[in-house]
Amino acid sequence: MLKKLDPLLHSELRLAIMSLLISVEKAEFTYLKEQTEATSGNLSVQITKLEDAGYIFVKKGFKGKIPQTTCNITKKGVEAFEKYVKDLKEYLKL
Amino acid sequence: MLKKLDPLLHSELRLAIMSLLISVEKAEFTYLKEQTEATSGNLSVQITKLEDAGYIFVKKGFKGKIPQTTCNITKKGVEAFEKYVKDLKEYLKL
DNA sequence: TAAACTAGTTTATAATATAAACCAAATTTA
DNA sequence: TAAATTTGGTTTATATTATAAACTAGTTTA
Repeated sequence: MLKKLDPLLHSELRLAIMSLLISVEKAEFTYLKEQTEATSGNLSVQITKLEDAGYIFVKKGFKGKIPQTTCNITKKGVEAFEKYVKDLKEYLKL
Repeated sequence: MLKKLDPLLHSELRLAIMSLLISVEKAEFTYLKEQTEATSGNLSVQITKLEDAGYIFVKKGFKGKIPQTTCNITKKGVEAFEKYVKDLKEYLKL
């Protein structure tokens, strides 16, 4: 039967975040916001969910005097993403 | 930027239904239920949504004395599914 | 003829996503 | 230098969506 898709990744915005993070070393909140065109609130919530799941690591610091949130994907996150893609291919018969 | 994924297809059960229907001429409600392992209620609701969108055609008849619901994907449905797959590939960089 | 089964639909509830409102600090501008 | 604006977010409220539970209508079986 069809595999159960990871519900944490089967969300448009979270998938976009993970997809962006998988190909870079790290990315800033503002960069993710620009790329995804999400609102800050939505982005903040989804980042927290991915962080809680251990899929990404979030570091809060400052760029000069301005707060700066930086994210990077974890090993667990990469594995989850790859599994999601694999499972999805079964659905789509790719 | 990333394409907006068709929200009607970006649902696990609806995607499974469409994926099953795309490779067959038609399928019965019971077959879809077996394959997706969904509850009747959930399946019924999602079929109606796909029908309302014009992605599938639903025919209600009888097999002997027992009611039988048969579904088949429409041209519009095939197109939407193919577009979804294409858009998704951008996310996943496939 | 009562219980259990088939094939669903409707409705209520839970989960999720999203938007709006808010906050603190820094910066610009009048 | 005080007020307004911007930056970089978080929190909270609301809308949307998914799911499960309850129900309907008829059939088969014991």
